[in-house]
Amino acid sequence: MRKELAKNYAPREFEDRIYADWCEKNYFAPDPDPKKPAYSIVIPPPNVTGQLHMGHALDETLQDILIRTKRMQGYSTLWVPGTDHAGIATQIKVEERLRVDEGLTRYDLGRDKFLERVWAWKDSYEARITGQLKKLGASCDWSRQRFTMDEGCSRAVREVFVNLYNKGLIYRGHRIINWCPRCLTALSDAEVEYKDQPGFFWHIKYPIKGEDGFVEIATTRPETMFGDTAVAVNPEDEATKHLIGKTLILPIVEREIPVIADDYVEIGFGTGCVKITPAHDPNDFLVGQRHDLEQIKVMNDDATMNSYAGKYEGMDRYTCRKALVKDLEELGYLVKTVPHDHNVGTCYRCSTTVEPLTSDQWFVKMKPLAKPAIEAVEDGTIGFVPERFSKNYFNWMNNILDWCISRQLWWGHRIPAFYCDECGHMEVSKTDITVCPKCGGAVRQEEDVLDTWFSSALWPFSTLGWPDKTADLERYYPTDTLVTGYDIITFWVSRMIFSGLEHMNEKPFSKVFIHGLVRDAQGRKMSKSLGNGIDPLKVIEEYGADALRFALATGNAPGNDMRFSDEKIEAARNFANKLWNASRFVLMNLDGDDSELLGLPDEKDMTIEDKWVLSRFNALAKTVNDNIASYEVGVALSEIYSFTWDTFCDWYIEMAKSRIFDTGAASLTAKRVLVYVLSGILKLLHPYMPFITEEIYQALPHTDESIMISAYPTYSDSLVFKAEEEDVERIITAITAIRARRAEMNVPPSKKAKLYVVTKYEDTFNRASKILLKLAGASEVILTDSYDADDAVSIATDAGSLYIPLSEVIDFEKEKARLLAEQKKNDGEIERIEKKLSNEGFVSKAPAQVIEGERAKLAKYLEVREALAASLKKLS
RNA sequence: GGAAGGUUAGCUCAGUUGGGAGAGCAUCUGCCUUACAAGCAGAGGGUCACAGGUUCGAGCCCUGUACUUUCCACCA
Repeated sequence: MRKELAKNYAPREFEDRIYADWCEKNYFAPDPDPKKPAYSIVIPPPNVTGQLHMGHALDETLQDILIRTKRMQGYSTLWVPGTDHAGIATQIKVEERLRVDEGLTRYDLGRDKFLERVWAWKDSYEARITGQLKKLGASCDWSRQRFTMDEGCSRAVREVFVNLYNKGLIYRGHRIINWCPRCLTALSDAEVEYKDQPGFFWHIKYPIKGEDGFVEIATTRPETMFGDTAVAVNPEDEATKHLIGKTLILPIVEREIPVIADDYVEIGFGTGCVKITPAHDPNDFLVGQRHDLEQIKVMNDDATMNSYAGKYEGMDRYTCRKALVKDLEELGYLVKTVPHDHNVGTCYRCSTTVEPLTSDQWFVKMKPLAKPAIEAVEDGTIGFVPERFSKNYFNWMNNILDWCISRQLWWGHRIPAFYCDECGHMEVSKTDITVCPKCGGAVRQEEDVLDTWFSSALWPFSTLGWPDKTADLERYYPTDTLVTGYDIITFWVSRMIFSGLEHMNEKPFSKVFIHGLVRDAQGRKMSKSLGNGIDPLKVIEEYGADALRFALATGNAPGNDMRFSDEKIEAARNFANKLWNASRFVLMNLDGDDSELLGLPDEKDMTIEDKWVLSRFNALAKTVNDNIASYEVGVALSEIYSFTWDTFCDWYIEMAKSRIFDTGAASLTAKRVLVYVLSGILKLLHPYMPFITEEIYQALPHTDESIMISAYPTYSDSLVFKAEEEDVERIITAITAIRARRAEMNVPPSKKAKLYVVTKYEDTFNRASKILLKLAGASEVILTDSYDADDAVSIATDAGSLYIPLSEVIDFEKEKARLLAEQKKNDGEIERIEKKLSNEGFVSKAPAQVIEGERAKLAKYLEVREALAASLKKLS
């Protein structure tokens, strides 16, 4: 007796065990065989800020599907796992815990002690994430696991920083940047999220010096007026050009500022006069540079007002705004207040409104790096799937500004710049230095750290050992597919592309496979604040990892968002259960040695349904391979699904039952086909549902030690049985029609009846008689040249006319009406196709294949017409 | 302001060089048929957002309109 599977599908019973077994056998490590082609993926490293969410589960499922497929297709596959230190995000989390648990700030601990805490946090969350990936079944090579701040990645970061600096592509500058007053750090443009917020235009009078008049300006941020160093008008604007050169007196502050001319001011918008605050607005900053204006910073780093704000010093910017507006109004400077919605930049990590302000920061010069990166996508060296996302990419890259890479944080790669206080020299160095190479004085390292994305940008090669020339780098770089969401194309994908091209002289990957977001059942983004996030681990616990993977991989096209719902996961679990039970059925009917059951039977022993299912399976293998190759993993999966459920379970197994319950040669043939096709399904399905397929594979007669190292099924010319496919399709048509008629007439399934068949496919019906007995409620199948008795339900199909003597249930008038209706419908189809075929335009221009298809359809309808005529004749 | 996507059955979505629309769930009917009720067998249900155009032929290609989502930019 063979090993029995449990009655119900219970993934918890075997998933962990199987994963441990794979690890033990070291299947995840790439095959060192040099003859195998390489295929590699680097994981988009999850942030060590927390645990994995559904988006990660989708991302990693897709990667695992690709990797497992390629592994089975004979590639030497490497999937590099790892995590990202996620500078700001992680620091915020640790600070928050520190505050809640101990009432401390990072300053209370000091830099070193604080970083110890963050490292401890990292260790614990990295372990958690790793555990989750394993639960999901990810077949990444754990011996190569990396972290963006590990020793190797840190070396890569320094190497890159110094190289770029030496090439003049990294510079330090006093520029206007986005400042988060909550995180107390600079942010890059990409890290600012704009949100619509209701606000106001405050129209304020700026008196003209030496005149009675005033200039009216409108502002959404009155508190920045303490930093105004000019008012600009457009030199072409007739309404305001007379003001140029005059001096204004800033209300309350009583400071004098000039009216300048600059075409940045749009004619006809607002009052035509713009206050210029170079230290607090990016556009004003540029105007200020053009006119050599003073930059006056009026806020502290935490967005409280500084001494330039006079009596408002120490107030928060919004408190100050309120007080200032009130004072302006009382003093008669406020003309009016107009409600105005505007976009406000916020920190992408903490949602605090960012304050543009001037500051000393480090930048990467982007234009020279962007050029080859744009070309690589233009010329197809790197391709996006779906293609349309390349437009996103071009849009970003073509308009790119210099990248602000310094962050005033503690958690991250500290910038390798060393300042000498003695001689003022600055040294950028790959290794730490303590003395100034110029004067020998003591140096101190730059306090700032690098933007998290600076190290993520190097991920495809830093993880393979760069800057060393490693064997991994040689074999697996460039990587093949990068799988990620469209939301980080700008943050990450674009930066990896220019970094790879710059430092490796070679693209980092060939394809960028983009997926969408996982939303909740209502289509909302999953988020902490909404509390609508679904924990993948809970889903795995309840339904199994395979069901989760199935639910994520199916029914959704590349790049599109998907909704995750109970329905979906239940459908996935039900499919797993179906496969489980079908396998159980096959197993409980197997006897004999594996050697007897393995391999295909001789063709001469096969029945038409054997050849039919093998031919259909062969076609499935082709479809699945083709679709996965074009990243249509969802399409491939639904093909497997419908083959498994419909073709294999609902038809083939039912057809095979008539033989397998017997003994002898016919039974053995059926069993061998069952084992062959079921194993094939398991293999095709394995990349999607690794656990259940392995569990069943191990119970079946099998040749490979594990399904995950078995060969992926491929299309074979020798398994095409066209004629038998048609034969069986006819039988299926007949059975379906019989069942439908019986159901319509409320014939209980238990009531068997004779089946008379008038057909020109006598041989087919003869060969399928056992199947008809089993599946069509027939007590006997009688082939006859004509059927004349008038006591039967008649069924017209393109396979012939079928008659079931069931006089007691027949209402002959109804029967006649039904047949007439059917005839009318059928004649309509015939007319439609004949019209089409007699259309000269169609016949001369349509491809031969299409015309042939129409002719075949017509032939079928004509068969039905004949059968209908026979049935009607009998009734009248 | 610029760009991309979506609009297909009651719901969620597929639909891959244009050749008479599919799935899951839901609904209705009948079944515990010895693998599976997480199941089986049937059935109903769609002017493919709207209006034009190209074509022998359009859910698919082109133009426009409406509604909707997202991304980018941002005028004080």
